[in-house]
Amino acid sequence: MSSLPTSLTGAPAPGAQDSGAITAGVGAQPSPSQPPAAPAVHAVPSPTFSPLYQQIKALITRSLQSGEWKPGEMIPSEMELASRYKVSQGTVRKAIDELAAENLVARRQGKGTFVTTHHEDVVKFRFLRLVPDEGEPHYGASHVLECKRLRAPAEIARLLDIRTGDSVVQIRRVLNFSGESTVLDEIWLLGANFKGLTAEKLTEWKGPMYALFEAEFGTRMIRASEKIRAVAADQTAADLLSVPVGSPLLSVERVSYTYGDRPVEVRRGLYVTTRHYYQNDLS
Amino acid sequence: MSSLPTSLTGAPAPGAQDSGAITAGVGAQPSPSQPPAAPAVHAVPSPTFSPLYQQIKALITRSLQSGEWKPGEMIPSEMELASRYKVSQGTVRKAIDELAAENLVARRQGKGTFVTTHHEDVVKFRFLRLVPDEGEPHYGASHVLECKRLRAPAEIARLLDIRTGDSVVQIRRVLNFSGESTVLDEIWLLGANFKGLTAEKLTEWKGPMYALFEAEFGTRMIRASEKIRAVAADQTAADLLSVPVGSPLLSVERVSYTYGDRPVEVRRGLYVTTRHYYQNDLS
DNA sequence: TAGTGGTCTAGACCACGTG
DNA sequence: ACGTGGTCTAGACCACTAT
Repeated sequence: MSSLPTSLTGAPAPGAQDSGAITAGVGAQPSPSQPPAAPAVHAVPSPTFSPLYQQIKALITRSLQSGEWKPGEMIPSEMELASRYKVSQGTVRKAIDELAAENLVARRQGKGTFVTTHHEDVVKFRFLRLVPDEGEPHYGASHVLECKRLRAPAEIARLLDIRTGDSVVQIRRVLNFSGESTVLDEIWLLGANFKGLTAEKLTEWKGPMYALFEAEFGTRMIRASEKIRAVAADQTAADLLSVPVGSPLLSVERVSYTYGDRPVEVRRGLYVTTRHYYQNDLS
Repeated sequence: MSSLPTSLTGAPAPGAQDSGAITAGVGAQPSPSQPPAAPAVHAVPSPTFSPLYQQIKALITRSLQSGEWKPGEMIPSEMELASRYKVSQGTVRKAIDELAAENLVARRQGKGTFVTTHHEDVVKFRFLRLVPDEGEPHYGASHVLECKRLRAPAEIARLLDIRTGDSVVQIRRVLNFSGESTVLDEIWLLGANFKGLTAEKLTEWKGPMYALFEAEFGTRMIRASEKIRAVAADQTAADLLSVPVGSPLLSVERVSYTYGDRPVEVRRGLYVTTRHYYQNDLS
């Protein structure tokens, strides 16, 4: 509750108006002059300038990241945030609108605004695009083959924006859908963020892996970028997925990012797409 | 344009809210005359509730669809629309916000709001996700193999939401990137929407196919849904793409929709992904 | 009944693009 | 200088949820 934001402005300059303590620059002076309750100042068109609501959004994001409000929890109401940051409710609303659009929070009328979590059904399938030809999408059973700590190879390091040789955790696993081995994953995680992750923990955990990461390691996957190709199964993949060598497989190379667009995971998946397909919507 | 018309609302009263009255309150015509400016008067607006801005959004969409404002053109300013629909500027703004989020229009500060078009670079690559390993994304050279009118097979008809045997246009083509045959497309279009489409027209056209459809046939692709698999090249595909039979290819089955979520195109593509990959972002 | 987000309005000023 | 979208504020009422 370190509220009292007072200013986070860098160089407030007295000037036109005040919208609060933030460094805005724009703004509006509503109506008659308001006796500034707080030493409010306003910025001159600063070289670096961002709309007030963007600054509020950044502040809220920071609190999300720091864990002040945890996944599943409700964040303060718009009114509360407005008074904390000394801006109008409408400005807070616009900030939250964007956060909701990015799926960082979810609004529920009559209840409040909640931090999204990978435990929710809605969120789960944002990162699992493999859909069965028949039946509903679901999470398969995970069989962990391996989970060990090692030094990052050059290419993984590059993707994770770390140095070659830095510590990473490698996981290999097979996903079973309806009794059929369908996905072979090879995963690299930032070593620093996943101290204490073991094959045992992965095996015991029921549910999406990202939910475990979020709950146990405080690392939340926000977005991911995938490169998809068709490849032929090599001997290893063929054995683990029970398909002939040379069978066409979907290769999905994913980099996942957490707050601040920092990459924390690289994942290479091989999907058997005879009874499943990868679903994508262009809009 | 004089605008005035088509009020769908009762008068927005300062003190009392009217949103409910609008949709439900059918008869709540403010009063005087309503010269039906647009062909869509909106007699019994709604069987169900819908926020005012959603109704405005629907009206704007209808004008987009009817061609009142064509791709590339500017739509009336927020103020104009506000006065035309007899709502506040803020309400129009919220309607346009959503249309912009759906990529139906694009706002440009200081200039106006414009109907998006498939001629724009930005839009082009929303529907072309194949990216070269090296170099910038670009549109390849299209080689049309075939373009003929025929009766829809059962499955295509189902996807297009028409009856088996209804008229469709079938196109087959190969896309060349840097001199290499990379994509083999088989396309079915709603016959009713594409009268007069010939192989010649397709061949003469330089640029994205969707831009031709938009300019010549008034059919705009708004969104699409894709199902992606890895498959083995059969003899035909192997010949046309110059790869060995059995090579892994990316199979992309797309259904494209125009206004009102009406399907107008089914497309089956086979991609060679040795020097290209399918790019996708999860968020 | 109280609290939360959702909608709507009204008016002010700012930044951008164009004459 | 003017018009357009962009930001900000303030206050009112509505709809949903929980107590």
